[in-house]
Parts: sequence; C-alpha cells; structure tokens
Amino acid sequence: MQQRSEETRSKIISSAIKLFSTRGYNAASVDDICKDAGISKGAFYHHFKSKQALFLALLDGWLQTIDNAIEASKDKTVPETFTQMTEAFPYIFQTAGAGLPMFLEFWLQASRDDKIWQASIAPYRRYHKHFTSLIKKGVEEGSFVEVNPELASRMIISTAMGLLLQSLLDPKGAKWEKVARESTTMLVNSLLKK
Amino acid sequence: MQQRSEETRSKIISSAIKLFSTRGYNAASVDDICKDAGISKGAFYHHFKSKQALFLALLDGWLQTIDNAIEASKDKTVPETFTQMTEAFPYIFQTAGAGLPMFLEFWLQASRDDKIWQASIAPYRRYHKHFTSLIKKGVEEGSFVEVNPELASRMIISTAMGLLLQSLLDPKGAKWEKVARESTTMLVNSLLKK
DNA sequence: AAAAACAAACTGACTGGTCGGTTTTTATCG
DNA sequence: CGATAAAAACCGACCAGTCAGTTTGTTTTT
Repeated sequence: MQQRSEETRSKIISSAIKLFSTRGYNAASVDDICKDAGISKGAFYHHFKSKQALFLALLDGWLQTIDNAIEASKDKTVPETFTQMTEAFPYIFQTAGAGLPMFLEFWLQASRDDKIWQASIAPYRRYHKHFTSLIKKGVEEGSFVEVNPELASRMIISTAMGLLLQSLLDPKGAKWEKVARESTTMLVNSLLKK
Repeated sequence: MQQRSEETRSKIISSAIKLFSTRGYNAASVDDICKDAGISKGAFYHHFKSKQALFLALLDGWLQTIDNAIEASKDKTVPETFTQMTEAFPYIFQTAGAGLPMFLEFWLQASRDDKIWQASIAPYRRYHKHFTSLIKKGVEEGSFVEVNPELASRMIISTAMGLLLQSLLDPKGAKWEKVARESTTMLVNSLLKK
C-alpha cells in the first residue's frame, strides 16, 4: 500500500496552500513547508521535482475544481446556470478569503513564467469560450437580449475578477458577497429578455 | 545644486519601474536595479532607506498621477467626466502594458504587507468614494437613472480592474482597448437616462 | 573644510536543491 | 505463513549561490 506516501503528499500540498496563501510564493520557503507539514526535505523532493512543480500541481488542482463546477452545470438551461453561479458567490467569497492571494500569485507568475503561463492561459481561454457560447446559446434560445456574446463574456469575467480583487484588497470595505450577488443579478437582468 | 543627486534618484526610480514590472518585486534585486541604473549600492541606500521604501515611493508616484487626473476633471459635468474616462482607456492600455504587472504587484504586496496596505487602502477608498459621489450627483442631477451609487461604483471599478487584469494575463487574447471602450460605453449607457 | 553623494568590497542570513544513508513497504518464493 | 531482498519513501546535513543591507573610504558639491 502507498497510503503513507499519499498522506505525505497531501500534507505537503495543504501546507503549501496555507503558506503560499499567507506569505506568498517566494516568502514561503521549501524548508518552511516541510517544517509545517512535519516532513523532511528529502520527502519533499521525493514527491515534487522542484518548488515550481509543486506550484503547478496546486494550480492543476484548483483548475480541476472549476472544471468540475462547469461540468456539473452542463445539463441546465442557460438562465439556470447563471442563477446557480449567483448562488455560488457566497461560498466563493467565504472560502476564497484565504486562497485569494494565491490565486493572484498564480496569475502574476503566469505573466512572467512561460511554463505557468501555458498552464493557466489555456484554461482561462476555455472558460471565456464557455461563457461566450453560453451567452450565444441564450441569445439564440431567445431568453437573452441581442448582445455581443464575446463582449458580454469579457464583462462578466471582468466584473467577477474585479470584485475578487477588491475584496482581497479591502476585505472589510464592503459586504462583498452581497455586492457580488447584486452585481451578478444586475448583469444577468440586463441580459435577460423581459 | 543638487542636480546630480536628482538625476541619480530618477535613474533609480525608472530602473526600478522597469525591473519590478518585468521581473517582479522579489526577482528584481537591489543589485540589478543599481546595475541597470548605472550607479552603486551606496548611492542606492543613500537615496532610499530600503528596498521597500523605494517600492512605496513608486506607489506614491503612481497614485499621484491618478489624483492629478481626478483633479483635472473636477469642473466637468458628470456625463462629461465619464466620457473623458472612456476616451482615456486607449491611452491607459497603451502605456500601461509595461507598468501593469507592477500594479498587480502592488495589490499582492498590499495584501500581505501592512505598511503597503495602509499606503494603498486609503487612496483606494478615496477613489471609490469619488466615484460614488459622482454617480450620486448624476442621479440627483437627473442625468442618470436611479441606481444604487455605491453598487454602481463598485461595478465600474470592478470592470476596469478586471479588464486590466485580463489584458495583463492574455495581452493577445483580445483587442483590449476596444473591449474596454465598448464596456465603458455599455456601462455608461445603462446609467444614462434616455 | 564640512557635508552630501557616491563607490565597492563585505557580511550574515537564507534559499533551493542534492546526496549518502536509513527506515518502511511491497513483492517474491520456499 | 514467514523470511528476504528489492524498491519506494524518507531523513537531514550540506552546498553553492543569492540577497538586502552595512561599512569604510573616495569624490564632488556647497
């Protein structure tokens, strides 16, 4: 059985998430992560080829959860999908509080490191396309007003990203989940045909 | 005359902007900056108490330009102000290409470093208030439809931030200035009373 | 000559990654 | 089932390099 191995690996990952989130990628040293996980450096480098490889593994896992969420909404109608997204906001803001700096770190690293860029840009474009086709479908179905799907998709993603950023910078500046819910409602309402 | 001194200082600053933008705060070492600026480490630490102090100085300068832009639009009418903002987008996207990663870096550092957070949160809240009162004024004047100024302000800032982020992550993914212009137009149109 | 500006060698803490050796797990076979 | 050997997992001291910041001394300005 490789149960012990699995356990070590997951200990590394959760410690990495914790430390990358709070201190950032650079400030969280491999030694720190090992110490927090209660394992040795040898064990670390047995499981991950490098610090960057660990980072990439984290990115992968995170994208997986998004993909799963998208997959789960596959059979719903277009307006239903958006409603569901609205309902997901409180959860996102609640859980993302800690993970958000890391999310940002991913993007920042992505803009400079080609390997990481490749790993994060493809999913991003996929999500944009997903939204675009979703809106297009809504327009064709007749449930949405005539809009440029491409543009509307960019705007929705922008709003979401901007709200996440603002909530990161100033967590106590507003009731962010409320703002997010209302914003989404507003956006969707402006899309929906009355 | 302290002309030579001034020159050295500005050489440090422009090299810092250049290197922080391209490599990031951590990866750009003080030695690198000195080398790029063509000065010695002694000169660096003569002008700036620490690497962080330089970073803060950069942040200050950047906020200054925003404040100036706001100041310049003081006497215009509300719709005029927004129109002007729309027109400013191409310029922002054109010039910001290089500086944008640093903008993100500010955010990231701010979320972890209390000193930097203090320096950036106050201006941010000021800008939000500025927008809110601007929209409020527009509503009272009767040129805007009845909206929640607070919420509309958050949304406008979100959209702007999100677009900047997206353009940073995927510069070739879209004609961002065009998307930005259209998005702003769309937002403003939904605010304007017909 | 006093002070400000600058040069450059230096310090000490820290980092990612390696490596030889040890323990635990797993597969094999009598 | 139990002995055993190979393989996988793990340990932690160690290394070479890097970095922010210091110090000491020189040049330039006032």
